[in-house]
Amino acid sequence: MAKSPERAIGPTSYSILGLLALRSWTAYELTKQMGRTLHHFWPRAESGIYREIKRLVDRRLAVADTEAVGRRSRTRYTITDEGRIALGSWLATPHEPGLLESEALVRILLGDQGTKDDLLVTMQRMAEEADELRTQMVTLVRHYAGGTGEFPERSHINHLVAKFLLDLSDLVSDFTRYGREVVTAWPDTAGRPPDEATMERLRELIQNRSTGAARASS
Amino acid sequence: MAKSPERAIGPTSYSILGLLALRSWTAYELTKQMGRTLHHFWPRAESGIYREIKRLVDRRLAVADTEAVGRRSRTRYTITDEGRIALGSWLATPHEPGLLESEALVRILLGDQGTKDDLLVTMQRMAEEADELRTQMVTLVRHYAGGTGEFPERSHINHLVAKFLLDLSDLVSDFTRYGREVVTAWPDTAGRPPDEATMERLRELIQNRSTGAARASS
DNA sequence: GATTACATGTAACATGTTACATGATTAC
DNA sequence: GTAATCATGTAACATGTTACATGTAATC
Repeated sequence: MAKSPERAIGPTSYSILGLLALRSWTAYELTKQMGRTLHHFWPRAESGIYREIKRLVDRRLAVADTEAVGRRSRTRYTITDEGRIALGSWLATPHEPGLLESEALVRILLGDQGTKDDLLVTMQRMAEEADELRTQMVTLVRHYAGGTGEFPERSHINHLVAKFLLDLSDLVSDFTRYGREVVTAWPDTAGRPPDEATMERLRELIQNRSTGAARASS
Repeated sequence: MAKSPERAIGPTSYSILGLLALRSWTAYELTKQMGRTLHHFWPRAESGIYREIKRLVDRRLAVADTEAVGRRSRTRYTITDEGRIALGSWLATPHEPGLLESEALVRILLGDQGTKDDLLVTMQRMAEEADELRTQMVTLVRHYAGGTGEFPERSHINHLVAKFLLDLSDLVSDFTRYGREVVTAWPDTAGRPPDEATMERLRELIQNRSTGAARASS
């Protein structure tokens, strides 16, 4: 009785399912929890969560039961065995190609169509976002290191993600520092024959970098 | 006679407009050009480009003219003055918050719901993607450094983007090397009371990192 | 008891992807 | 001359966001 070749569901649905794998949550709790960690690298509007979770129920990957809160109702969701299996199967499939997606980089690439100031502001904001990410991650890691993290049994996993995000925030800080320095020295953003400083910086980039995958680790 | 409060358009549309700011392109050329550079940090399906470009024409940010190729027609698009202005205005607005989006990280975060092997494969694939990105960027930078880049007058901008992507590919290579080492040492991915090795790694993460924004540059 | 913030959604619409369709060109 | 690949899209559907709507709890 499976309802025809079910369409595949995506990372957003599986993220929710992943949270449900830990415990049951009300819809509202789910939106908040998604906002805490996941939104750093998978930001989604809250309203979408409400819809996705109902799709999970349609597919019997989760079940809903209703509690009353005054005159209004609240829905609590719990993962099913089928749900756990589906989650496991998904994790065994390869991820979509592509390391990242970033609007800020798009703006930098289009930088010559805006003012110098626009570019500097973009990088300034990237730097601020990196600082905030670092702060949040340091706080989180402190909790885990002190044994007060929210799901202590997940310390090993969270440590991996935190490591990545901390390294990334450092990368962005360094990049924006470099970028703001470079851009400040430009007369403006406009296209122009490459100057010697730019050529030198281009050469620096490939210094010690081969075309191949091989790379010296520090 | 502007048609009521026009909805804002997004980064995808402005990316196309940004390409049009350089020269005029046929729709097909646009899809290919988007695939070359932009898709590394703003991947979009080709079919969407065909639709977006028509929306740009609707809004008079670009104009289309039709050329014949045998019995079939081809459309060439050119930016309008209005288009250049719109692009400039957009670049003066702040970007959406969020440094990046990454499905691979989602999978790592859900790693304890899959097998050790799934996690290792995810990181393996990340490493491969990083290698490929590095290779492509090195090649591109070599061209620019040698004066044979496609839009040499954009060397200064492209150098910034290339710098970011090269640093990122190094970060991912380092992270996945670290991650695979750590995960290999686990008995399995399952949740469990944090062991001493994990706690030590957590402490390492915040070593020399303050909660605040301040950060020593190397 | 009025105001504000928290909790819980729905409707409308914009954006993105998959699958298909078909003409033109190139390689054999 | 036929198969493969390049070029050029459209249709259908899935996903994502914005704007709204309204009940509940906290606070003053």
